[in-house]
Amino acid sequence: MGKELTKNFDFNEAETRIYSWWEAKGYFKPENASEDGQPYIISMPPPNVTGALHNGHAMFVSLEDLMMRHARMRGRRALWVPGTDHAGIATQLQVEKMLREEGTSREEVGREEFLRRTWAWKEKYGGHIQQQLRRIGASCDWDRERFTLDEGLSKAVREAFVRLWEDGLVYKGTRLINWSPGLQTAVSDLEVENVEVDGKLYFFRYPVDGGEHIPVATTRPETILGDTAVCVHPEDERYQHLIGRTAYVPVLNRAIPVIADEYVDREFGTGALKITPGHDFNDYEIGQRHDLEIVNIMNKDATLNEHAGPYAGMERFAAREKLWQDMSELGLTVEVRPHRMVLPISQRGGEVIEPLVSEQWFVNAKPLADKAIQAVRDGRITIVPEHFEKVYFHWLENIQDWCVSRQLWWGHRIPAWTNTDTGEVVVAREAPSPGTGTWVQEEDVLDTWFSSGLWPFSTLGWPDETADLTTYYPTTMMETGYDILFFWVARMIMMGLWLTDEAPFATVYLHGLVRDEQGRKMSKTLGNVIDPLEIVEEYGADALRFTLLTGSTPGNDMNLAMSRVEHSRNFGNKLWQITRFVLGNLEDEAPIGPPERNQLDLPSRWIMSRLVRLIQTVDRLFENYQYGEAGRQILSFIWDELADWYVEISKHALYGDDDNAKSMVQAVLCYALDTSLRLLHPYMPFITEELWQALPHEGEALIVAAWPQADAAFVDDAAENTMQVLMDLVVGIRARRQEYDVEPGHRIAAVIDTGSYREVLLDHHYIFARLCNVNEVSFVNDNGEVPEQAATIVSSDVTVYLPLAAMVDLDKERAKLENELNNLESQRERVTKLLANEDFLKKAKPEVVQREQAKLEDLTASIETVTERLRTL
RNA sequence: GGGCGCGUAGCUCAGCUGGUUAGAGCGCACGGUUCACAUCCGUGAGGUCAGGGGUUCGAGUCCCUUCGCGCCCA
Repeated sequence: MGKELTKNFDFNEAETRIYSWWEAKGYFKPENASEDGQPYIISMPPPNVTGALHNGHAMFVSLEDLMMRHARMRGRRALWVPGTDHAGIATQLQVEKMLREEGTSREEVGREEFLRRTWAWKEKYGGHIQQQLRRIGASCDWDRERFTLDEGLSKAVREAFVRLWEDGLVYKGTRLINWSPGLQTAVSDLEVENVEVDGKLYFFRYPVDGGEHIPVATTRPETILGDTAVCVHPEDERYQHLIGRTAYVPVLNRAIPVIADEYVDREFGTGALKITPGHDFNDYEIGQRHDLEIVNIMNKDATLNEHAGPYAGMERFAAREKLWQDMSELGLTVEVRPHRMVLPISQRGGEVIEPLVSEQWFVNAKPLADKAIQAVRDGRITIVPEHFEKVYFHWLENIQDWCVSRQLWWGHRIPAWTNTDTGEVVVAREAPSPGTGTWVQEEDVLDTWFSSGLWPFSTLGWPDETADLTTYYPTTMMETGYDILFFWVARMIMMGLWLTDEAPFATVYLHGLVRDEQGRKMSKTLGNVIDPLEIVEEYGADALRFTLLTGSTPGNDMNLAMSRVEHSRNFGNKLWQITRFVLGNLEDEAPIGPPERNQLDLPSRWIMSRLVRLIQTVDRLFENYQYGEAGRQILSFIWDELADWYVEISKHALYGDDDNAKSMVQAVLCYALDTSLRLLHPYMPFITEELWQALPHEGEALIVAAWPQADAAFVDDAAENTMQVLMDLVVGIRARRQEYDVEPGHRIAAVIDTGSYREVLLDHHYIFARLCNVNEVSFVNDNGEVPEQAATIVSSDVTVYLPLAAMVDLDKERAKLENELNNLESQRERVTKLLANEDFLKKAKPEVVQREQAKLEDLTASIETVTERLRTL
């Protein structure tokens, strides 16, 4: 006898209790598996150390935990490495905000103190997210937790940087980069969002020697001050005569050349372009081609500098206004038109990015990208869903050098030192020895994504040849959101291939964004953020996980509807109630393992067959990463078949006095339930563990129990077909009862013409009593009487008559049956046509043809039965 | 401008390699307190699978095209 269960599952109590128990037992550790288990490894995408759990985290935990638990149950040495990311900009902003509130600033307290404060902040708030990941069931190996700024990972960063330097892929150079005036740092191309806005296009006249003018249009008038050329199309007749002449920068009167370049679009604006190589990426290119001077007019805080003449010191947008006004007074302006344009916006800070010439560190990404492209092309890495491979290739094929230096303090300081006497620059794993002169380390830190790019191997000990690295690298699965395919996934592949000579993982699985019910992105400003922890409190972690897993498909965004969460919780309750029922009907001797096959009755053969098919289906879907569909199939089996039919039918044996039948049904119930719990465990780990512990079981815990094996011997087509006939009859009887307003509690009788199902119905007519309150059954074959005043239900060649006497409206019956007959006949017509089609018989798969033939037989039988009944009415 | 995805019931979504008369949840209508479950049970209404064309014995599923929505890259 199993243990008693409370009326409902108290998930708030149980989920934390069970998690602590698993963790204490060491089940999350790969060492728990047998030595010969094949390793299965996921590196968890490290959340920002300062972050709070959001639905994106909930999504990746649900998916990755599902993958881990599945692998673990299949006996693999499953390792899930957790960790957090120092998130340079995000964290620094938080601490700076705190300092501001204290009335000080990072500059005031200095670098050392600032870092001390940031570490303190990290210690204080850093642990939150880990607790939240635990709350939703993440079965990762916390003993192997890493932080990107840990000593080990910092060593990996230094090693990677130095190696890339030694390979000639890292260089320091003065180039045009994306500058974030708000954050006061360079950012990479990826950290710039191009946003379409309604702006203005300013038309003005560029003075040329000899008193002539060229009409020019610009969206950023203040950059006029940094112009070093005016450019026209070489074949543009309007401006041919001006090429080679001298133009004068308005207000400053600086002389610049008029040049020709095919880049110019003659249709856009006026067809003449002002060239500002110091503040525009396209102009920079043209400048390089024509060997133009670069004038930088801007300070790092986006005020103008001394090269802007009278505008020096003004903020960029104020200078724009003022210059335009001054130009207007000089008669140089023409007009300002509304203009749809694209603005570069800082992903983090939100302000307009300024292209600025500056000295930075770069990674030459092309050679890295080539390897990364190759690895996906030749199948060493598979991306799921496949269509993201195109996106991946496109980005890597057009990759630009990666600006990796950041003018921040919170991060990995670049391992480069400059000799203050000689100016010599050394990039090395350690600081140069003091004996060789005075060396100053580079002030800048590395882009956070540089360290994340090493994540799959740095977390395992690289560059040291640790046991973990040898055993668990390369990893198996990289599961993350498609929004960081370039930021992170592509870079891990590039770095992994270059530094370890291995693809860091075999498969990339990308999930979509979690949106609100109307499909809008969740944002604080919209106020539509659904906090996953609130869901967990109200509905349980299992419900949240099941909803996320079954409501999404790979690579597609999902709209989170609370009604689905509620349904998932209800499903958990259903499972709970089934188990309560089973436990309440067990004897002292508890059955374990599959039931004896040759002793099964029809319903048991049916449910076992359905169960085995479910395992097969789930296995097939898991192979193809179709976790959502697999979850829905499991639910459907448990709820629509096991609970709604088998449990109801089993009551006959359980409440009867045939001991053999009773123990057979008990064995089937236990086995079906046990198997269901195993299949469902990766989706709903908590409730399944709790229930499994309550049921008779062998082994310590469900989390480490074996994944079900499909025993094909239980597949039983005949049982499935026969049960289908019985189920159709039950549904038909229920419908007719309602139609005729028969009280649900009112027991009625039925007369059955058994057709070819005589034996089956003799043995199983109790099902009608159980499921549709028909407790008195007689057979036409025995007394030969067909009741006149009766409602009729037909399935295959079985007819059930419900002699409802005065209640039955014979006209209505006739209409009903005629309708059904029409329906059947139209179906038969379709099938007959299909089977008469030579092409179909020749080309369709044999099993499809067979199925249609069987269907035709069934339809014909039903049509005969219905026709016969109509004749007698 | 280039690329990708989506459009299926009132709403939120499934539909895997093409194969029964397209499914689920919520909502809606009607009916239910019997010892697993009202976080429930039963019955039912509701869809020209965005439009058009094509391939095929067979198309929600594959191809082309139009329209609408969204995203990425430039």
